[in-house]
Amino acid sequence: MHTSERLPRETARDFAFRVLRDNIVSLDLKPGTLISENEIAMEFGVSRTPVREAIIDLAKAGIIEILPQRGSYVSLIDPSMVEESRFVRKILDKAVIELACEIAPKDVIDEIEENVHLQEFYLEKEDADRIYMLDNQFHYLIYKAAGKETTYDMSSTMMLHFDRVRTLSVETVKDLKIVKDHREMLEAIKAGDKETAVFLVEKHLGRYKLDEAQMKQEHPEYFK
Amino acid sequence: MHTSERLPRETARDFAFRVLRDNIVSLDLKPGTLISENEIAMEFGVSRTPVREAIIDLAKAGIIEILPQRGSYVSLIDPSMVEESRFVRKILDKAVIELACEIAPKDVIDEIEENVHLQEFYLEKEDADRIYMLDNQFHYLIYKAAGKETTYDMSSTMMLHFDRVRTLSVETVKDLKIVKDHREMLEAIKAGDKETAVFLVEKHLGRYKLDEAQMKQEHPEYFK
DNA sequence: ATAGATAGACTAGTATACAAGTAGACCAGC
DNA sequence: GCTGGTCTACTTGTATACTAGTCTATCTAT
Repeated sequence: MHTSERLPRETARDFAFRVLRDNIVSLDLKPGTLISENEIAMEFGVSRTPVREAIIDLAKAGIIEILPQRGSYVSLIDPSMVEESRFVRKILDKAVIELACEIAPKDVIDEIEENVHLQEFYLEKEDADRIYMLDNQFHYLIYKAAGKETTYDMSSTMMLHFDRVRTLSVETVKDLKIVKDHREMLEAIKAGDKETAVFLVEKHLGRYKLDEAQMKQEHPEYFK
Repeated sequence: MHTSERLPRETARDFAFRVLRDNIVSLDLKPGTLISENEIAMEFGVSRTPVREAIIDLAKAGIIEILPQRGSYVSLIDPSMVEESRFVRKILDKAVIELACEIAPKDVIDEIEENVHLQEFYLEKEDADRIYMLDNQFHYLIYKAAGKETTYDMSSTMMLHFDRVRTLSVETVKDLKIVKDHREMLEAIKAGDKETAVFLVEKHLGRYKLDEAQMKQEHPEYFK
């Protein structure tokens, strides 16, 4: 497992949650892996309590399964959950970008502008990690532009299922097309062009071609 | 606070979560109330740990605010959160009922049928609590009919904001119109009539006229 | 009288101890 | 060889102890 430094005012619980989540989404912790509260606590240098609280959160999100008195496991990838999270994301993204076209305030548009600019910058440098971060931030900013930050937060836990298979996807975030989509969405929002914006979201999400059959063939042990 | 019995195989944490949530949504625990982990633990007959875990969950949902080393409070009603949860609900409900029109399996339709029948039954008896439960279950069943149970679960935490002001609303769940809406939605699903179904959802959610100004006047101390 | 220091009683965050239950290794008896 | 019981070493669930920070009331010094 790839650990990390504890941030300045980060509580032990938030720290444990963040590191565990990142490792699960990035597949450093493989689906089906047994995780021990004690072991993780030792590894992270904190006690069981905050680790346990983090694990409970992740279990509520459905990417960890807790079996009382037996153990906790990283959930196997459940295609129906992936599909469902994608369903929610598509619905919400479309509604939110439509709203953003109407009411996006100038300062948030500026933020998005900077974000897309950086994506283009790091695309040249082929810095995949950086772009992955910027990609996530981009989507957050769209929600912010529509005044629906909480909606983003709520849905983000469910999106972990989707994020995890994105990691498996052949279509990487480094792809030129992805960044181009973002640029076009930004322009649509600035122009207040709802129809185009919604169309772009649809197209964009369609890009993450999640070839379930192929993924299952390559990593049968990851799937339910 | 109105407590309750611990269910058969319910963990202390789930028990604490359920009772706290119900008391907050029903406004038995008034917005702004200071809640003490120790006090609640004593009252519920469990230790601080499960109570604390429940409180953290509710804080993540945004209906409790934790101020480290100071105290935890039942959040004041935040109109923007109410609006946002309503926004999400409307969007999801419409998409889900549309899907239900397409793929609702026979057995789930039967369940909905029974549910609506019971609503009509208890409407005569004016059993508001029963109908409130059935109302919630009805909406869950629509999601189930569309195969989106997890989506329901995920959104339900956010809906707590909406549910809480529903308690304040003059328009009660006992209203004949509400039950009639449900009956009509069921018929639309059975007929596979998407347009009507979506229209009904829109109309239905519009019924919970949340007259913010009036509520604020009656209970100014509840609002942010 | 007033401003500041201080002590105590709270809080949540974290650590640790204990309880209850599971799974698997091991061994006895057949 | 196989079956069944038992013991051990784990697991999570819960309880309790400790840490560190905040607020308030009181007391002191000016």
